[in-house]
Amino acid sequence: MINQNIKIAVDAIVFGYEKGTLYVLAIQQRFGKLADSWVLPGGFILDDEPLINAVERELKEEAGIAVNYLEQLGTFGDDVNRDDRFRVISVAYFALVNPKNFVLKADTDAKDAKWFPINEIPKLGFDHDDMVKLAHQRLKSKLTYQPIGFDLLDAEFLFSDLENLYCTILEQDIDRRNFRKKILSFGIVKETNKVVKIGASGRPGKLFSFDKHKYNQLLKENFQFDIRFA
Amino acid sequence: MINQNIKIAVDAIVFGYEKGTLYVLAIQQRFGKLADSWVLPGGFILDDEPLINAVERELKEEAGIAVNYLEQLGTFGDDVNRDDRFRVISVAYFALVNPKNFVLKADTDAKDAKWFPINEIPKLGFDHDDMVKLAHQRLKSKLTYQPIGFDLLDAEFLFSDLENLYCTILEQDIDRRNFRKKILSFGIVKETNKVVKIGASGRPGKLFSFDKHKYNQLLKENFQFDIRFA
DNA sequence: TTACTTTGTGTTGATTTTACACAAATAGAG
DNA sequence: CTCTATTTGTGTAAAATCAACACAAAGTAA
Repeated sequence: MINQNIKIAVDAIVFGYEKGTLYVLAIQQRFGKLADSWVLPGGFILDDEPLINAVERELKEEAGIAVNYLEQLGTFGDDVNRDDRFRVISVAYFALVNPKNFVLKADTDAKDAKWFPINEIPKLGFDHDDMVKLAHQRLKSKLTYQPIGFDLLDAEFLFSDLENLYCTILEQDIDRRNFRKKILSFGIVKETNKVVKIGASGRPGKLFSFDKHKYNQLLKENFQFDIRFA
Repeated sequence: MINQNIKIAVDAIVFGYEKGTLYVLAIQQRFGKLADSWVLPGGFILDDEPLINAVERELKEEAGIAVNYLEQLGTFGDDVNRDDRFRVISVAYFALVNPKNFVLKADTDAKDAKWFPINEIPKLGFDHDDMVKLAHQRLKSKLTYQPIGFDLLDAEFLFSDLENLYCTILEQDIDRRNFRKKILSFGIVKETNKVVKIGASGRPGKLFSFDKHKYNQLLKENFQFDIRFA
């Protein structure tokens, strides 16, 4: 029978968005060679544990969160020495969450758990910088062809929130009128009849919500979400 | 230290295209419980072997081919019993090759290696049917936003070849004039000055070739390959 | 009441996409 | 040799989409 001496881990790149800033969740290690340094949440999987469960478990354990969106990003196993203790192959996951929904709480294993603005992430251990980079690209491109932005927002949001999210993450200006027109033309964002005022001044705005059911229906009819701007 | 009892394998979904048919490479097993049944090329990785090398090695060993295009597809590790001998997590790769470039030759491990038209693939072992399905989706969508079709064709091809490839794989009709116009507008397909006649009748056509260098240049200038039709 | 901020809305010109047909070059049949 | 069948090569016009752009309405703070 085959003999292998390789361990398998999962890691997660969790994105959060709040008030014009994109954040990534990192964990400060308590033990081991990398004690005190920051890494992505993750860890070894159990023998009888599906990969996806392992990620969800680690996120719960290390930071106390449950994400809105989770998908496999890619598997890092070309650099045989990415972990210098022994060979570890890591399956990286891409996740989205609304930071407001949770208070981060570091587990026993972790010294701390913290949101870092994407441009102020400290040097991470292992090859986790590469993972973040890849995940960031995925986020940017996916935002244009799948309605995943809503997983970063409250269930009900102002149109300006959605617009700012796109501006922030895609790092480009967007024409407010054209953006609203296009999003509404899809018919997957519904206007509630609530009107709220958030900031200190300015005209109150209507709240909107993402109609997931409608979106799923449209998918069956070959609908293609697609939002890009000059 | 962590103890795990999980093995890691790689598998490849290799697509080939010839004369209006899309093919997938499968291997007939010689040994083991699944002897005689068909599976995707692949196998266990070595302790000091990068994942990508493992795939290339297996493709060489089991079928005698080297592919034109290779990328990670995804990792299958949620079904703990996908292999009923013991737990195996498999990293699946997506590959493209021009079948003309190789004569398949089954290795010692394999009883046979064969191209199956995508619609006539026998029931494959393990969860390899799922892998093929996922890879097929990836192929279809990727064809529309990356110029990977060329990796399935000869270096020099008739415009009708390219067009038929798109029709075949995307399973839709394409307007010949609009297709040619759009492809040529990108400037990544160059017309050679060779004129050939392939079939038994009809006007001879010019040969074209994909200008990879030009494509890479354009990528730096934010060029986005994109070809879709009603 | 005035200044400031944010929401909400429509039109026009430019660009892109779609639909569509016939002539040129060749092979094969008669 | 001529007629038919087959494949390549090419342009235009209508329709749809995209891009650019400005001002009124509803609120707060001074």
